[in-house]
Amino acid sequence: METRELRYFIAVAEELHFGRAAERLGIAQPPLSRAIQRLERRLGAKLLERTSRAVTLTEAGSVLLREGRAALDAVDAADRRTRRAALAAPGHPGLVLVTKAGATTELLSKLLDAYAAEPGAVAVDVLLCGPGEQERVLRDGRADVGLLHLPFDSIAGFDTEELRTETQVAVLPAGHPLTERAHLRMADVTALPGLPLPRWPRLDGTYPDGPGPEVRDHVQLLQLITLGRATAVLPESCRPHLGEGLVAVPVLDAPPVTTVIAWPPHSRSLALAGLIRVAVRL
Amino acid sequence: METRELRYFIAVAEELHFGRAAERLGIAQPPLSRAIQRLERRLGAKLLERTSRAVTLTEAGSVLLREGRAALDAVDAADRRTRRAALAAPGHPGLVLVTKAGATTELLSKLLDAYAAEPGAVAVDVLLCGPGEQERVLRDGRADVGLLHLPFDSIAGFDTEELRTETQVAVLPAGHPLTERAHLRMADVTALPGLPLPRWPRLDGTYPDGPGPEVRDHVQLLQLITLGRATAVLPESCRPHLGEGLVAVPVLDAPPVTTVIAWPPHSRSLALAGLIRVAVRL
DNA sequence: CGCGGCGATACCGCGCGGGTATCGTTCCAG
DNA sequence: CTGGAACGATACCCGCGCGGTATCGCCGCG
Repeated sequence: METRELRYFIAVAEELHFGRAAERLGIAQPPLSRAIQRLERRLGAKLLERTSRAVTLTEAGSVLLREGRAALDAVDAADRRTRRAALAAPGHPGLVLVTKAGATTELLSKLLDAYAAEPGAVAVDVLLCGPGEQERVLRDGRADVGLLHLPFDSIAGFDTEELRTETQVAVLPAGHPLTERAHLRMADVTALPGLPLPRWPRLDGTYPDGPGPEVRDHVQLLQLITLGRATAVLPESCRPHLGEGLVAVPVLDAPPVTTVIAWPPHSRSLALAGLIRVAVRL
Repeated sequence: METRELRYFIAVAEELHFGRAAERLGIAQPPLSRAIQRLERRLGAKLLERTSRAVTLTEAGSVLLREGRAALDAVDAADRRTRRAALAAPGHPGLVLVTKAGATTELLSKLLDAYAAEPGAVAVDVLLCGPGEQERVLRDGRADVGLLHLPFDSIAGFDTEELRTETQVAVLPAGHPLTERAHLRMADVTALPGLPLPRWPRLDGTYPDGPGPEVRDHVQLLQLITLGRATAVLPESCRPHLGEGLVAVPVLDAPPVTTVIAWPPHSRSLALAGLIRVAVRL
């Protein structure tokens, strides 16, 4: 199976429409039809059920969609990591670290400082991305190592080391009655009249339905809270970044947040090993 | 990057010799040379250092070798799992479970029986293979799920659930002086005069150097111990299989052995989920 | 019933993958 | 010092596969 065939199949499986898939791939429709037929013949498996009105995935087709995406990610990762290894000075391949935009910068900067002080440290690029994207970025080679946050991120398929665990706090506008309390419970926070929890974008950029305002990043979020339009439950390490007008109150029954350092299991370069060693010692 | 290019590069990187690599690939040497050149040009990376006497990997080349193997495994996995999904009756894709040949069959048969009794259970094929091969088999799609044994097997890159932990025992020929003891320590067992620990084959089929006899499987091993030519430290679940002439003595400081059920993190078919649920409940 | 949308088929050209022959370099034997 | 052997690169040729355009066959709908 060639990667081109995989890309073609995935395009069709996602669009469920040969014409649109061909357009997305930048080729004409007939070669695409033939490529899929050839792929089906070679695999000995019917991947798509087509009538002249609709295209649907078969059982085998949905298996190939899932497995094929993972395979393409792995191929892309090989490509990207090889290019990066070639760009860097010999013996000094740079590392790319990915973390959630807006997550605590304090742990990260401590890590980067400590690692930079190590003998033989290499340049570390930091890549910030939205929630849920990090796993993808780590899998397809855009990054070599990441800081993930359990239980929000999935660490399926990565090697990890736990770095630290922290409790969560409710962030409220100053002067709100609940700020008088020493601690809260989730039930106190989830249904505050006039102070809904915000809605974060899903992976495809759309927002779930609900009462809260749509937010894209933490700056937006904190501003909305200051304005008395929302509230949020965040890891306690956000405290130093809360400016005037924001108060944090511990939420006793919010799940603890664990920060882990994660990396693809087969990539064991010296530089990466060094960074991980420093992180664990922090 | 096409999978053919990857296969070609990996062959050369492993043989470090264009002629032999071409032979292995079943093509002539000149097209192989050209393919590698084109790959290097497209990646913008020098992968191999060649003189007319020797071929060596560059830094970027060894990155591509490592990442490329993982990528090819993922592509092969997509291929194999799609074929299997197509063969099975619709809605009932069979599962392939891999475990170490000679490992305890008792847990496995309990698992298979319990799962077969579930509503909606699908056929489960069992694949036995040598130590260390299971991870590969699980990664390249020959199996969907496996029983691995920590700390011997690596679970890097898989999702796992622990099934049970057991202590280890020394297996000795009946009548050996140590069989009088209620328990032993590793130091007692490792340096027994005339009773060396056996040598298992490595992944490439060769054996490490040492005094012990070469063994390929557990039948061989137990026979050698019965004959008074070797000893071994095994999980205590081996006890029911020890026939006449073999005695097991607990080894207090041997590392405990944990049996885990492991599966590739992105494969979440209904059938697999059912098997895992049954395993965890056992 | 005719039109439009969609996937399949027919046919064509060219570029790429693969083959054979040969070259250039380097090491080594005599 | 020199000729041969080993090895990767280059030159050149062929055929197939990939991609393109034109068109067909099927089906739902106005």
